[in-house]
This record gives sequence, structure tokens and C-alpha cells, in this order.
Amino acid sequence: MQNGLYKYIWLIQSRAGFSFADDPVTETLSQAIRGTGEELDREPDTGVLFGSLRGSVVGLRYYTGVVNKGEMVSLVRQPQNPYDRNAVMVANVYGSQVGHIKRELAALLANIMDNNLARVEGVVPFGVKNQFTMSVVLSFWGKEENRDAVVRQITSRSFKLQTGPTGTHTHADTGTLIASSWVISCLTVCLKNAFDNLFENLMEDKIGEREAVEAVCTPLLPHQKQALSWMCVCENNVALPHFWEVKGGLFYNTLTHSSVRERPQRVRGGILADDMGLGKTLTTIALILSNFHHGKPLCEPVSCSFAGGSCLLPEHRRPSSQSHSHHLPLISTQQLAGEKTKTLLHICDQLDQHVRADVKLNVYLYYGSERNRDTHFLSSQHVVLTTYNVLSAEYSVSGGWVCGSASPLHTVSWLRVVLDEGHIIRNPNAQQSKAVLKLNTQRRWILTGTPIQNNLRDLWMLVAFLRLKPFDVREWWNRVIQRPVTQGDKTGLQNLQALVKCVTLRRTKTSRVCGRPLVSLPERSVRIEEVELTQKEREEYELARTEGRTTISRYVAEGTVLKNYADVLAILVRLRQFCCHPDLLGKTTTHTGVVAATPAELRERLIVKLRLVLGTGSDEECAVCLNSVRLPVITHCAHVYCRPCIAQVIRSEQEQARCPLCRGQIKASELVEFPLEEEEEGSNLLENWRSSSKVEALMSSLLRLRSEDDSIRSLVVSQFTRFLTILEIPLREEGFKFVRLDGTMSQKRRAQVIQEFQSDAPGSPLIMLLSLKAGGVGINLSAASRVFLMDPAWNPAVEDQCVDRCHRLGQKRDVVITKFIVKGSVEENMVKIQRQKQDLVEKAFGTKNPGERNTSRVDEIRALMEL
DNA sequence: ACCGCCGGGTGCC
DNA sequence: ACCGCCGGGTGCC
Repeated sequence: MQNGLYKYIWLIQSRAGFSFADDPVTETLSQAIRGTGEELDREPDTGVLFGSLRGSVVGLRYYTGVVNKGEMVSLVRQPQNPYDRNAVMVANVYGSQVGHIKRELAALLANIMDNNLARVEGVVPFGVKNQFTMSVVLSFWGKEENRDAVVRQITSRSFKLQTGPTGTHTHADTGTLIASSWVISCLTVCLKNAFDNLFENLMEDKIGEREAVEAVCTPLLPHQKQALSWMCVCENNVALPHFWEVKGGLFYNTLTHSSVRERPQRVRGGILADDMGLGKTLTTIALILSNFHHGKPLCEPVSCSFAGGSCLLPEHRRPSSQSHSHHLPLISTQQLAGEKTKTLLHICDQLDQHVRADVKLNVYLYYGSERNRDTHFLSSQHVVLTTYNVLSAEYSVSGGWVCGSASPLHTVSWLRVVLDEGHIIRNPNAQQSKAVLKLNTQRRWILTGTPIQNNLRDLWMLVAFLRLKPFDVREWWNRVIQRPVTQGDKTGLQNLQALVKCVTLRRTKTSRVCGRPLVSLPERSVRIEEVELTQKEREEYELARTEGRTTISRYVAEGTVLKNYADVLAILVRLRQFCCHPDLLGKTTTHTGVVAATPAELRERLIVKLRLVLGTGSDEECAVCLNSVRLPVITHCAHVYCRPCIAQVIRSEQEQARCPLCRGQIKASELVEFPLEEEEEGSNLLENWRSSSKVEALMSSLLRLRSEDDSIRSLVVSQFTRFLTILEIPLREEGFKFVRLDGTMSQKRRAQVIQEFQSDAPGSPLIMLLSLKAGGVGINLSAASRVFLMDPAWNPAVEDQCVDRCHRLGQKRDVVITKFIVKGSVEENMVKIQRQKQDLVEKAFGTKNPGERNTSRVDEIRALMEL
């Protein structure tokens, strides 16, 4: 056995921990209309710009911090300063103090900062003129409601606030509001596309290949050798990333335009973001064995040579005699229970499989109540595997250092920390994220197959873990990357891309090495099956359609389509539901558009609308908090919000409260809640069950398929969970074994269902009923090779994502996708619009006149309704 | 700091 | 002169 300090920890995420919650893709019409523009407001730390003023920084000669022309500085309150409790310290991007804000100005800033009236950011306009003082431009950002207070503070102390030409935020009329939100929407869609592509094409052309050491017995594929080579370079290379230049004896960062005296610490590690199945685990094992200290292998047969005491870490230790570590074959004797350990064992299994049997690697599973918490023991292991739960539990129990002894995992100096399924630490507020950030290690890796789904904040956590200076500090991330990007700044996006690129390797299943695909996937084909309604269905449909058209054409004539979009949405949802099954509409018939005579009638109408919006399996988002609506209420103008959110709006605006969506007057007393009811809805649906044309179309396809080949498994996908319930009846009648996966199920149950469906045991289900959005990225449904999309989605990307759940690595058969579209219905029009959609957005982005865009949005609704 | 400010030296033209 | 002016000492908060 080799000596050496085995500072390696591999943190394992339980496989059950899929992320189902945050489907990033726009999918309801209302979302499409509103766009994703609200993304802008999602960041609480990105307030409104109140204005800026010129001030001076003094005392430069006492400090070493350097600042260049145009560079950002941060302002830090120093309430404990013995000379002035209003003191405001000025620091550069790298945290070195530059000086102080001049006294009188500091008094103003202290007041504003201490009362949280605004965030104050500094930029140095000219760089250093002399060695004693310099100019600084201070800008004030905050909530609109604090603007007056801030302005008053500033002027009362006879400073002059310069307000820039950005006179937004006064939407005098509805027209302006919608026009601008449309522009933002287009902008955001484009950014989102760019953002989605952030991790694409990250393969550096010039990375070479590197063979694993002999201890790895599985031969690496070419792309895995590339990854190994890249990872070794990331760990060993002392060169700085390309955005550092040496200028005038200082290290100059081209992204932040700042300089530091000391050589910046390079990131030792990165993000390996290859698609699932490309062998991230194997590559990592190869890295562990091939790149110990000084690029030498960890385990070489006999001639091992890291006896020298020149390790970067403080001590070396022989595996002690009291070691309880096991050689690989013994690992199964560990008394471990529960799902989480499956993943741990999976890793051990991989180690067992890929590491030569005569190489004795000390691997310890740090898990279970009997785990050995001795830090000397842990230091003596080559590899320690644990879960995020164990890590964060220990961290929060010991509170870092509070209760006497620190968490053992936080005490050991590791050589390397690898976060498996690293995207799970994307929430910086989560305990486990905090625990991970506090690990003491030289090298850091994030393995993830699903990098960054939602927003920049997710990405920040990864950057912070890697300690990619200076962006591990939120202020610089926000100012240099996050705010510029969310505000549509092209340079911001470029900087972001450069940043990500320098620490990430990502190949997808469609990437190519030397012109050849990394892996080959079976074909996929899409066919559209037109469904004819029966005469009776057609009559009912036409009735609903005529009613809807009347309403919408009135809105079109009045020019109020967008103002009444909730109504429009409700009409469209009803028609779409009708195309699937008449009973999806629910019991109550609606009188959309008819002016209610009495308050009771109005209330009834609103409840119906609310039910339409919420009860369809589509996920409505609250325009205030931008999450899925919780505790839904509907306003008299028929817009749906979370009760706490809209209550907040009403509280703060009082008598002037207006609906955030249509600017109509709203009152707390007029909010209508969704009555808790319809627990029995399911049984109601099933008692008087009847079929529909679409149900028949599906059933005949499934029956035909089963008679041709009863080993083929299918996904049956709908946006309406009620439709899935309806489909259960005929499936049972025909003796199909099926499972169901929808958004209402617990994580545990989902994992069970997926496992059951993926199992090849005899008698396992042939069909999975899947709600379109019930699945975060990464769910593997490769057992299925047929997909039946029962109803079209607004966003084709959602459908693609769904299909990718089975058309992925591990898929052995060609995948056939069937889309059922009711002939001569709103669905046909949706498909047309789907096709135009991407095109439309691109054109819209290029267009300067937002008014024009607005019209085309109305046109889209008109096209849907054939008006 | 090639500034501002402070306080001591000084004081007709 | 309880001023103005001069020029040296001095300098973040």
C-alpha cells in the first residue's frame, strides 16, 4: 500500500434526487404572452437605478489596493471605525482596501446603507490621478418605493443626484407597458437561447488525449482520454486563464479591468459537464489514479514515488493499523440501507469495475451511524465517499466549529473534492451548498450531466465552489455578469461565456471527436396523426369555438386582447381540452365574456375561470413572484396570483393598487379564492366514463403496436393530468399494464415508478402515462421507444425535452413519436404557430418597433381562432 | 497635495 | 490687529 495523504472525497448525490420542480421552458400561452421578461425583476438585488453622484475617495496612500480607469469598487461600511462611525471603506475587486469615502459623503452613505434604502455601487472614472485622492462615481440602486427617501437624503445634505436618461418605470398607459414587456420578452428569449447554448461547443479543439495509468483496467474511449487530459491540465497547469494579462508588473484581469499585485490563485479543477453516459465516473476514477501530486500517479505497481515531503499539503500518513478501510470486494459488507447508498455503492461498483484488482485502493463510505469520524483515519483513505446529506448534517450540527468539534469532513485537508451530480448544489441558500463551500481542498470538481437549467444564480454557486476569482463574491458576479446579462448586455453575455468556457468541458451525445460521433443513437422519427372528431363532438366543439370567437373578436375589435388575456387563455384551454376529451372541461358550463349581473354571478364566473386556468395540469405562474401559483386567488379583472403576493401589492399601493397585469383597480376585498373542493373529481370523471376520438386513436395505436410487438414500451404524454386519468380506464379495460408519472407525486414515488418502468423484469409495465412537465431533465425513460404526444404544447422545446427522456443513451431501438392533432381545430393552428415560433422571435428581436410586435402577438391569437 | 486647511508670525508705504 | 496677509506644516476614516 502506498503512503501518502489520501485527501480525496467524492460526494455523492442520491439518484433519487431528481429535480422535477423547475421546468425552464415556457409553455402556457399566458407565459408566452407575458414572456419571460419578468426574469428582470426576479433578482431582488437588482433594483432600480435612482441616479448617481460624484464623490471622492481619500487616504489612498495608506492602502495597497489598486484601481484602474473605469474599474468597479465596492463600498463597505465600517461602523466600528474609531475615527468615524459613518466610515465607508472602498475596496477593489480583489478585496484590497483602496481608501475611504470622504467624511461628509460617508455620513450620507452610512445613512442610506444602514437603513437599507439603496445599494451603493462605485466606479472609478479616471483611475488614479494622484496618490492621495481619487474620484468615484456612486450609483444608487433600490426599490422604487425607497426612491423618494434616498433622493431626499441626498439633496438635504446638498449633494446632487444625477439621474440618467433611463426614464422607464412610469407606464402611463397599458399600451406602453405591454409594448415594453414584449420587447423584454423577445430579448429574454434570445438571451435564454444564448444562455442555453452556454455549455455547448465548449470542447477546446486543442486538448490532447491522455492515457490513464495502468491501474485503470478499462480502456478509455477517445473522448474520455481527452477529458482526462483536460482535467489533468486543469489541475496541474500553473498558467493563468486567458483573461489574465501581465501589465506593468501587475496581473490585469480583462473581464473586470482590474489589477492585482499578487499572482491570482488559479482554479484547480472545473466542471465536467458531459452528457449522461459519456463516462464521467470512469474519467474521474482515471483522474484520481493518474494525477496525484505533481502529476504522478496515485498507485503504480511497486515503483511508487511520492515519498518526498514536498507535498503541498501539511502531512503524509501511512494508513494506520487501526484502519477499518476495506478493499473493494469487502464494501458490500457495509451495513448500509436506503436508497442513497445505492449510488454510493454504484460508485464503489464502478471503482471495482475500472480499477485493477491488484491495486489496493482505500475507499471508505462515510455513511451510516457507525461511520468512523476520526480525522486521521479519514486522512488515511484514498477515497472517501459520502452524501450531501451527511455532509450538511455534520456541518450544521457542529455549526462549522461552534460545538467544540468541527465536522470531520471539514477538518481534513483534502487533495480533491468531486461533487457528483454537482448541479444539486445550485441553490446557494441550501445547507448542503454552504457545507460544500466550506470544504478545505486544493482541487475542486463538479460533475454534472445537466448544467444550469434555470438562471444565472445557479451558475454562481458553481463558480463560487470553484472559487473562480473574483466572481465567487456575489457583488462582482452581480455587477459584472448577472445584471448585465439580465439586462441584455452583449458584453456581459460574452464575459459569461468566456468565464464558463475556461472551466468547463462539455460534450453531448451528438458531439463529435475527429469527425465521428462520440456515441451513436438510434433514429428518431415524428409522425402526425390527424384525428377526426365524431359528428357529435364536432357540434359541441363548434359551439364552444363560436362562443369563444365571438368573445375574442370583440376584444380584437376593441383592441383589448392583451388586456383580457386571461379570458383568451381560458377560451383556448377549453378548446384544447375539448380536442382531447369533452369531460376535461369540468362540470360547470361557462359564460365567458357575458357581463355578470350580480356579485354572486361574477364570483361564480371567476371561480370557473380560476379552475380553468389551474385545473388543467398546466402550470400557471404568478406574475408577482414568478413561481407556480400557490394559494391562488383571482382578481375581478380575472388575473391569477398567489394570495400573499397580490396582498402585498395591495398593502403597499393601498388605494392606488392596480393589477400588475392589466393595471385595472384591485381591492383586497374583491379577491376570489379557489374553493377547496373536487377531491372526488377523479371518481366523478370515471363514473360516467365515455370515450373520445382521441382516446380511440390512441387505443387503436396501442393495440396495434401490442399485437405487432409486445416488447415495445410507450410513453403516453399529455399536458392535462385529468386526461391521463381518463386514459387509465380504457388501458385497464384492454389489460395494459401501466404506470403513471405526474407532478403531484412525491419524489420517492416518482423514483419508484421510473424504476418499475425501466425494469426489464417480466410483467413490468408497457406504458407510462406521463404528464408533459412531470420530469426534470435527467429522467431516464429509455425503456420506451414509442412516444404518443396527446396534445400539442405551446413550446416545441418542451416536447423535444420530453422525447429526449427516452431518445438518449441506452436506447436500443429507433424511437417513433406520434403527435395526435385534431383536424380542423385549434390544435392544427397551434402546430402551425409552433413552426413559426422560433422564426418569429428572431424576427421580433431584429425589429425596432415594439408596437409592430404587439400587433403580431394579437395576430397569433387571431390565427389560432381563425379570425 | 502644483491642493485646502490650520494656526503662528506678522503688520504703512 | 478682536483683523488680513503671508508662508510653513501638514494631510483618511
